[in-house]
Amino acid sequence: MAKIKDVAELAGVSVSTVSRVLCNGPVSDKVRKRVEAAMAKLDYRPNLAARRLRSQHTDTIGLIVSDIRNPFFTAVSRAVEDEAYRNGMRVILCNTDESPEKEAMYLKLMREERVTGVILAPTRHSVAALDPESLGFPVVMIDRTPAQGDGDAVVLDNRRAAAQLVEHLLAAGYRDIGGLFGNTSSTGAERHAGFAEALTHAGLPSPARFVPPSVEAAEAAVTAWLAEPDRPRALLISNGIFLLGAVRAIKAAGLCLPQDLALAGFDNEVWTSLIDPGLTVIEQPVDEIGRSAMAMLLARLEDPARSHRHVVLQGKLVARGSSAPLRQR
Amino acid sequence: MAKIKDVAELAGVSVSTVSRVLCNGPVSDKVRKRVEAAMAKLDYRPNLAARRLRSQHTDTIGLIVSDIRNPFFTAVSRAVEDEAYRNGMRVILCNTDESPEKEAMYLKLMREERVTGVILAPTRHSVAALDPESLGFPVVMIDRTPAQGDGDAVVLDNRRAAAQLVEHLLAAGYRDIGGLFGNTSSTGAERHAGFAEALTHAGLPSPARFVPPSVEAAEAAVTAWLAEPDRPRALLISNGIFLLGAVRAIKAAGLCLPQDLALAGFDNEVWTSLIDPGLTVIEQPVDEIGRSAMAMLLARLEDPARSHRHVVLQGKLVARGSSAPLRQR
DNA sequence: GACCGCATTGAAATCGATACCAGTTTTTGT
DNA sequence: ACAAAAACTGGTATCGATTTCAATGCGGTC
Repeated sequence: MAKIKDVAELAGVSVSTVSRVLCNGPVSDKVRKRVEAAMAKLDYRPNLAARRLRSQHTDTIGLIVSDIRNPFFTAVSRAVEDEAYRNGMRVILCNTDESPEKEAMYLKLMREERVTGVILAPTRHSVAALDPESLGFPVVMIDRTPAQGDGDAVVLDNRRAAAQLVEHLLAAGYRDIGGLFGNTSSTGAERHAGFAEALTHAGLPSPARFVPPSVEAAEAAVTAWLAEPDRPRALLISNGIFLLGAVRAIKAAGLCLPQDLALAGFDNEVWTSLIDPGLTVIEQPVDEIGRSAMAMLLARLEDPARSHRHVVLQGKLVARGSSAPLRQR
Repeated sequence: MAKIKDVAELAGVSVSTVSRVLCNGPVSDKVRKRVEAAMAKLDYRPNLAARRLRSQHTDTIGLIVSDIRNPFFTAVSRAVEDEAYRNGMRVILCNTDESPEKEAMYLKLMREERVTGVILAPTRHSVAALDPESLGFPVVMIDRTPAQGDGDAVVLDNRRAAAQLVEHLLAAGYRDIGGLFGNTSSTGAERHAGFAEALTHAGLPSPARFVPPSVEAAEAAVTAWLAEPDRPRALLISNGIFLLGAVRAIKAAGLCLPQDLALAGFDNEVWTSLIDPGLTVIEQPVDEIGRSAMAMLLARLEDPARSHRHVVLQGKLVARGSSAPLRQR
């Protein structure tokens, strides 16, 4: 593949001049045209590795999530990538599967890549232990965040959202409300907090169960729970993955929504509106989360000294049939 | 950030020796330990840009798809990434949105990155015009492929799969079968071919419509079609995105599956089993597609001279209630 | 006509690693 | 114990670009 020296020779100029053409430096029109002709003729493309080495900026950001197949992260990723490419940056995507080891490995990789910055959905482990300062690049956390509130982050108002769901269920007349939460992320803990708070405030118990982040785990937990004699009358499900497992369990148990059981959860995935009678969910502003995270990262790069901030976005309650008001009998 | 020279000085050896430690070259245990201690002390991480420039291999592959939010591509991407990282390679992900311009831009970018190879779901435009030889890196196509069969590719047996769905519908007693296909990919064309062939073979007409690749377009097309007096009695839908639009249109029209309309489509997305009465679909072996594509790329890199090949995978018919046998009346 | 300033251009250093070659030490064989 | 082979180590060129600094040419001014 042609390199800058070949272009320079063909155009009869020095490599410096070709470089200037590349970077819109000061070059006379006549020379610029000659150089551009030579570049076209050789089908020249600059070598990004060389450019990055010399210029010391990689224009690359890392995006570390638990699993791109989780539609929430899929949507966020797409928004991040669009925003990144729009700003002339590239994205390296990594899936941790909630494993702290994988996460640590990918963070190391990020250092080797000399990334400009990282957008990270931290595992529960790292959210506590991670020192963003020591990493050598700025980090914006998404979805999950350390409680004490340092560092940059874009998150949902998880407590409020969970409380909103509880209030919605209470208003619909339900009293025995159970909650299913993830045991690996701070998100699950926060949603549980909002859930428990709202029920306690109403003078009700707040039975909760915690499971690892997989459809199967959620399905098994809900199946077991529904088989118990004093099973809840309504369930709050902490994310879209669990929701899928919950619906499977409910179908398998032959229960009807909402007559036998009310259901409300997180993540407005496409199918939640399609299954009868429609699932009540909190919709997260996924595009906005991705865009904000990227914007935040760019702002931090612009001004490394600016104070850390948390952007807390509100979810939107989408009420559907699965939480229809309890009929009096 | 520390560089190799710093490590060398701290360890009291030459940079060459440090480099050898890095690359598992021949180094005495004593020196290796000293160097490793120095690396640990300095928290040294090699600069990948420098390494790539010098070694002339980037260990990076490009993955170019239309939209990562399409669950088919999500799943394939994840498989590709896992396989790539397992082989010490990195992945650059790009979304073309079926735009030939974006695709061309990303292919240019791939050249600048000096990628080792590319896995590409080509737009209809490039599937015809693309000359993989001229790109400077090997390409494995997925999902879509040029008809004439040159180049490496991993695809579904689309004709057969579509024919299978048609045969399934015929066996269930349906006769007026319509098909909805994408107008931007070769996949749509092939599935249409299989669809038309199977119906023609049965002596039946094969009414088909073609739409751009979006949920909205599919929804609008199906809504319009269902409003016509001689609307089909069964629909074959060419992919998971369209299937979503179709289900929305059917629900909006107040039609019941399968009494009012039978439905069969592609892509066994999670929700297809959840909505009543379950959607009949062709399941694509998404993990296998991703893994095979990566394996194929690695094999091609190993032996650039080996003959091109197409891996054609069979889909699996998953029969559900949406295509239940037509009751006699 | 000498001098200054501006706009261009080129030469050479540099980014941080690896590759190659040569030199030195250690091991092995007899 | 000596020669030959093997193992290890260091110096330097190099990858392909950008960056810095110096040189050149040209026009205008006094």
